Amino acid sequence: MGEDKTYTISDLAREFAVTTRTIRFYEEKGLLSPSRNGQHRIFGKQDHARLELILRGKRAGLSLEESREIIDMYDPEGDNYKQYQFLLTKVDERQAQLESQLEDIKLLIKGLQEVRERCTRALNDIARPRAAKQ
Amino acid sequence: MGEDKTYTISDLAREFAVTTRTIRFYEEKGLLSPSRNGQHRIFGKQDHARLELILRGKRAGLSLEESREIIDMYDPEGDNYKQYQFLLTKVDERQAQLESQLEDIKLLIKGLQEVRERCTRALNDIARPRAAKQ
DNA sequence: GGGCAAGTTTACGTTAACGTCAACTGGTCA
DNA sequence: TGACCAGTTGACGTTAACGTAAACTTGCCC
Repeated sequence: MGEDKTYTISDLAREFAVTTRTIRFYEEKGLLSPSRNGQHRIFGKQDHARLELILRGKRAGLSLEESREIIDMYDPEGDNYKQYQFLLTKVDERQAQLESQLEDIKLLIKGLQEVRERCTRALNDIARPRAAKQ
Repeated sequence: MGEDKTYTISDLAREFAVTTRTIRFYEEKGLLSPSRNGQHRIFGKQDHARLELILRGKRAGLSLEESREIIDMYDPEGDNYKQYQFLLTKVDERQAQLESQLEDIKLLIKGLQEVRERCTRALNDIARPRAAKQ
């Protein structure tokens, strides 16, 4: 039951397709905090989860700082009323921002779909011109 | 009818809340191409539209290069069959990427909603503790 | 025990996307 | 005419997010 799965740095690098340099960099920035066996890093389940979130944030276009802010919401430090109250407003802010970003992406997709339509129409016109030469 | 609206650099800067430096930088990178009156820049409707797309792309987390690629799809240069064929596959690629990005954002939002629930539950527990001291 | 792979630290390099001067050029308005 | 804009070019500075290279340690295999 105490079999907490661990990972080496190259385990994680392979699984998430990043370089070991990247992982060390994330640690340097305080985004990951592996324990040590001698001088070798040992990553646990939490680091695994955090890395996943970081990369998801990256794909979503967030900076590391923004990702960190979100990730830190997952394991809050204090446990008093004000803390949670504050965290709630933070969550709301982030969520609002993400949703507006989501709208922007939807608009971009919509725009591309119009381009696509104009494009296929143009292809049709080439295939069978609307106004034949008579 | 020929009243093509134009903008000065600070018109655009104001409207889109960016600095003039940013706009010049975008021109330098070939994303905008204003005409000139002497040495002063004159921006037209197309530049206006392009700037809007650039900033939308930015908010969506795209790099300038990625935005440029998308924007360039709006006014294709060639007009032959292969061009459109190629453009169509490009559009598809971009769209797929944007949609996966959209999924990542949805996941982030979902995650935050869980945090929110844990958070409000914790707040409730503080207000009226589940296990009273007996 | 010699070499090899995997890991470590330190340090400098790089790219994107601007910010921040500095020095100059026209207009215009009192 | 002189002062004050808005605008221009040019150059260097800055931050984020790693890449890359060098020099070293450690465990393991033959």
